[in-house]
Amino acid sequence: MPKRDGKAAMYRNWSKAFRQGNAVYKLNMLGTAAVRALDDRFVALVGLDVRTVRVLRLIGDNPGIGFAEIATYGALERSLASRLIQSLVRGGHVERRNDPQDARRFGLYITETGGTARARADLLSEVGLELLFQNFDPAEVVAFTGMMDRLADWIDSDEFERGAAIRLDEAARRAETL
Amino acid sequence: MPKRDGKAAMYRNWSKAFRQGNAVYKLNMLGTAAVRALDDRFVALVGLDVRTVRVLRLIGDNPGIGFAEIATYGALERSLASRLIQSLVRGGHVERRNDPQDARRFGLYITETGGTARARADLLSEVGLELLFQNFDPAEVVAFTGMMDRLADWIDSDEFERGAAIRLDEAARRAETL
DNA sequence: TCAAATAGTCTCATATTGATACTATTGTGC
DNA sequence: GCACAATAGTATCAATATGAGACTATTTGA
Repeated sequence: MPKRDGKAAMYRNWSKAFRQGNAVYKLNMLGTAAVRALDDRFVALVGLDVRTVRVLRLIGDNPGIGFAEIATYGALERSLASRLIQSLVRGGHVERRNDPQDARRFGLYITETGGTARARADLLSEVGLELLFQNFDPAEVVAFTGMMDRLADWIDSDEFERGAAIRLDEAARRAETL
Repeated sequence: MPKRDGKAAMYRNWSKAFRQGNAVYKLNMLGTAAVRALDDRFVALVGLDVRTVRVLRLIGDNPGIGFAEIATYGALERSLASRLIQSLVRGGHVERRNDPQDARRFGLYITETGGTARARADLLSEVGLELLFQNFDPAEVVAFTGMMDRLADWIDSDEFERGAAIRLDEAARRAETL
């Protein structure tokens, strides 16, 4: 029996202060809250937390993917990526085969166990998403996710990085005089 | 001189895989990425990380606020809330006064030092937001944040909690047969 | 008046983290 | 074809972050 208490119950009524926050705060808070609402169930049902499930999906969608790509695409620190992959391998969700072209690297492939876990996770995710957006009409969901995509591309771009370096540092200098 | 390297440079090119993710993943990733882009500068300029700055703002906007409200509105675990408050007090950003009505509680008030830190943080945030949304027109920003507000209200509602309990657990049962 | 609830703190064991050093292999300039 | 840089990936380790829960002090309510 999954324990439906503690955690979830603890984090309530934060939304009263939410509206005062800025957009960065909101994004961050919402991301955290959404994951928090789902993570327990993922662990209970699939035996993996959402972050590990992401890696599993990455492997399922990109058979033969290696360590480095996982770290990059998942925006994971190298040590962390390595650990997550290892836990999937140890759990029998994923299998590694040596790359015949390049002896340094290996390719990752999802196993049957992993496939089942993923299918469960997908089902749970799907219901979670329906629930999350149940008060949005489809067009709104499309608009919302579209904006998130644009934001992601932007934040991950060189131009953003340059802009941050210039404008934030300039702002910092200005702020120092306060 | 703030070190503009390591961290930021490490997390690049994740957006290629971003589009495949679901909305929960996107929210979470975007929240993380946005904070990551700003946190270093906050620490360098203000001496506080973004999370602590949030607590500082909460206190600034609600003079006399106490520990419990901070934990609730900030969606912070009690130990954590306590520690963050203490660090602000120790840093001289915030001052605590006993509540004359209730000897168990204290009220928190921002100090001059805290006010300066906050002003700097606000300036930096403002520039950060401009940068983040520089490719959005104002109406889009309004729409986007409006949707985030709605989502926050929803996730934090009893109805959502009930819905999660029922629908996700039902989905979990269904998924077990996979 | 006594039990329960609330405000807030503190401790402690555990989990997470990232830096770093390391092996093995491949690619490159000369 | 040889040195040297770069890349894939692992392992270690110390530092930090974390949450559970026990604790004190006070207030509320039956």
